[in-house]
Amino acid sequence: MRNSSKVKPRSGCPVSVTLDLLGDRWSLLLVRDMMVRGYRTFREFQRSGEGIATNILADRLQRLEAGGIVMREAAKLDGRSTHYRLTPKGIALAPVLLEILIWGAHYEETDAPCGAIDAMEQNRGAVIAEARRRWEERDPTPLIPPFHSASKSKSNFPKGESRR
Amino acid sequence: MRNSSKVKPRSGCPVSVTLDLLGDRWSLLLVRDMMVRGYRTFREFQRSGEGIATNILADRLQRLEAGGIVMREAAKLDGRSTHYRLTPKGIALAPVLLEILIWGAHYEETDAPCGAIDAMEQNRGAVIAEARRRWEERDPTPLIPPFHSASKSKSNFPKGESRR
DNA sequence: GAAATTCACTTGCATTTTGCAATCTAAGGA
DNA sequence: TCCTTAGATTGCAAAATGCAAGTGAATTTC
Repeated sequence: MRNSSKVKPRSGCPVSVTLDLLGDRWSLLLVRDMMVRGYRTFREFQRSGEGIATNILADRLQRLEAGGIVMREAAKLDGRSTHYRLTPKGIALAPVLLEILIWGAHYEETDAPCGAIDAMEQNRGAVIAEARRRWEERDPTPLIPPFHSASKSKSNFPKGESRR
Repeated sequence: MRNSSKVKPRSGCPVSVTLDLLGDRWSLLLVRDMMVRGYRTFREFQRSGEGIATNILADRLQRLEAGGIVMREAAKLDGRSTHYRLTPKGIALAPVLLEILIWGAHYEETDAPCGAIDAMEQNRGAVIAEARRRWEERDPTPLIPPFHSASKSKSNFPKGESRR
């Protein structure tokens, strides 16, 4: 294997350990693609709009798999295609991703529509429950469509019920 | 400046934008050090136990400052020393860090005592409020002491009151 | 008040990780 | 059969990282 770094000599702090696994510019983006957009294949990740190189993509998928965050299964309908899917450990990243989303939308310039973000902030529990539901039912409908500068992007989760 | 990378050509997704700023192995660790451990000086970060190189540390502090997450102020008592402090934007990362901490403690092998993590999980709002209080009052007492394999590490936040 | 120490960096250099384009293999389709 | 598609791997240049050493200003020690 050419890439896939070796372990770093760091502390046992959960934050530190987590960053060893996910602390780079791509890994959490792939988790987002799977969790929020319903992407499953190499191709979909590749065309995700962020411009990841194929060697890096292959490496990250491998690392996520090695880290127990992602599992691969052969696609039934097409022998060439592999489906990547979050594991229970992977879907448990939903709260992390949601907080990142909320923070980013608040403090950075993004294409996210404020209304949708506010709604998610008010209904964290519902957003996470809906993400988990889609994962359980293998529902590939995007929870949140990709943000385009011009999109109306209606988000797709039910209202009501507060966090946890 | 030798380091401090240029902007990447990526999407306007809040997650993506956030990862451009914080998506590396060190940045969030420094935020953790400031928020949770009360560290303020270059030396403290350096001896934080994770073994960051001084050039990388200098670069990350600079980037965090450029990103509006950290501010620097001259230490009153010692003209050599600079104090780094989170900005409002920086302290707003508390929920992100907390979710990472909880996730890591659940799914990775860490030195975090399960009891303390469970307590934080049940009292997210209190943990975040306490972190914010310490920040406002410039109270450098660690909210959570560094995890050593052998430590009893009592965490330091009050119980009661649920999230938000 | 001279020398030693501390703090916050910076520099040089080797190693690792990225990014990019091209290529490869196996499966499917025409 | 030949062509296309999915999922990679390879080579190479560029950038980021890790490491040891050095710098200069402010403080402490003698």
